[in-house]
Amino acid sequence: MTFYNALEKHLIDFHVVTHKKGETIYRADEAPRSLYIIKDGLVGLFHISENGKETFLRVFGKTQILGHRSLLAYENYHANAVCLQDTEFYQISASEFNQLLEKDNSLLRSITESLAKDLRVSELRISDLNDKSSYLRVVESIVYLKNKYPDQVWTRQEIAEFAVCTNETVTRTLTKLEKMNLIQKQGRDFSLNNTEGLLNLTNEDF
Amino acid sequence: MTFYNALEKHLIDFHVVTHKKGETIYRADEAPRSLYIIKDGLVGLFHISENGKETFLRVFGKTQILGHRSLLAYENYHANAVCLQDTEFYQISASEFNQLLEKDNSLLRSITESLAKDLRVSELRISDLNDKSSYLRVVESIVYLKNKYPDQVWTRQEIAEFAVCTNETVTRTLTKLEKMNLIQKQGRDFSLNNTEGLLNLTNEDF
DNA sequence: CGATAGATTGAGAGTTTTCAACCGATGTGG
DNA sequence: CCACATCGGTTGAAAACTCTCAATCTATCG
Repeated sequence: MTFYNALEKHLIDFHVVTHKKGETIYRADEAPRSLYIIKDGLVGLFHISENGKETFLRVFGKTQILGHRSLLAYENYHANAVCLQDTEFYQISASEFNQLLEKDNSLLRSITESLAKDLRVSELRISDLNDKSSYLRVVESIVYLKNKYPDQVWTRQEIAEFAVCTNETVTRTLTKLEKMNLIQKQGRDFSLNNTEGLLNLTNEDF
Repeated sequence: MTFYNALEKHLIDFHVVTHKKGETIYRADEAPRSLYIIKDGLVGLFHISENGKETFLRVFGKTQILGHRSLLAYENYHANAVCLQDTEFYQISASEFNQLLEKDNSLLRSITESLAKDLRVSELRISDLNDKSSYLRVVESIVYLKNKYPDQVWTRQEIAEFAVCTNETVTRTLTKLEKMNLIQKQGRDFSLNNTEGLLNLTNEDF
C-alpha cells in the first residue's frame, strides 16, 4: 500500500490548486499549514544555505505528496518547494489531514514507510559524497532524474545542485559522457543511450 | 510524546541483551528481525561504501531506539550498528513490535515524528557538505558529539567519519581550535571551552 | 615496560571550484 | 517569421581545498 493509494479515495473532497513553473509553494522556516498532493506536474525541494549555496534535496512528480515531513515532525519547513513545471495539486489543510489520519489507520503507516525510505536515500547520499567523485555523482544524478522524468529538460544547475557540485562540473561530465557514447545531447536537453553502461562507471573512469 | 515515553511502559516484557564495545548488533543488507531500545550504552550507525569508506550516520544513546527505520520501510538494514561502549538493550521481535503498534496508537505517531526529524537532519547534512569547509564540519561534529555524549572519548577517525573527511583533517582542526582556546586537549580526549564561540566560526576562520 | 593503536605533522598530489571569456539555444516582440 | 536579447552552456587556466602517504610521536593497556 503506497501513500497515494491510501489517500486517493479521499482526494475528491479537496480543492485543486495550480501554480506556474518557477513559483514557490512553500519556503523554509514557514510553519506548515497544508499537505500537497501532486495531480500533475513536477516540484523540487531545495535548501539554500547561509552562503547562498542551493542543494536539490528531493523531486516530486504525479501522485507524490509534499509537506508531510514538517507536519509529522511538528517542525517548520526546512527547505523551499518550487514548481519545475506548471503544477496542479490537491491541497489538504493540517486539520483535514489529522482527521484523515484518524479515519484511516493505514494512512499513517504508509506515510511512515515513505519517510523511512527517504531517510535511507538521504543517508546514502551522504555516504556517496564521502566516496564518489563529482563526475560519478553527476552520472548517478542524471540516471535518476532523467530516467524518472524523461520529458523534463533538467538544467546543468539543477543537476549540479542534486549531485552537490557546480554547473561547470556537470557540463564537463556530460561532454565526457557524450564522447563515450553513453548520452546524446540535443540542444540543452540530452538523453541516455545506455543506462547500464552509465551505472557501471566508477571513479577510475574519469 | 517521545518515542521512548510511548514504549517505556511495555519494556518490562522484553529481554535485556548486552553487547561489548566494538560488537556489531546488525549489519547492512540483513533483514531486520528486531527492534532495539538502549537501556544503557552507546551505539553508532555506520555505512561502508563499495570502496571501503566509512560514514558515521547516526549515534544512539540511552532510551534511543534502533532498527526501526528498516522495519517500517520494509527494507533490509542499510548500515551497520556497532557498540561504541558496552551496551545493554531491550530486544523486541518484529512480531512483538507489530503487536505493540496495534495495541498503542500513539506509538507509531511518535516513531514517525522521530523519522521525520531524522530526515531533516540528514538532508541538512547534505547541504552542509555543499556549503561548509571540512574544518567547519569538524567543528560542528565535535560540538554535537561531545556536548551530547561528554564522557565518550571520540577518536579522530570517528569524528572524521561523522564530519565526512579524514582523520588528518580532524587532527589539524583540533590543533587550530586549541590554539584559538576554543577546546582543550587531554590525552586523546578533549573538552569544549566555548560552545558559543565554536558555533560562531565560519569558513573564513580557517 | 614494551607493544600497539591512535595522533600528529609535513610535503606533495589530486580533485573540484572559481573566475572569466565566449558560445549557442530559446523564445519574444516587432 | 526574423532579429535580437537573454539565459543557459562551454571551455580553459588558475587557485583553493582536501586527501594521501609516510614518518614520527604519544597515549593507553596488558
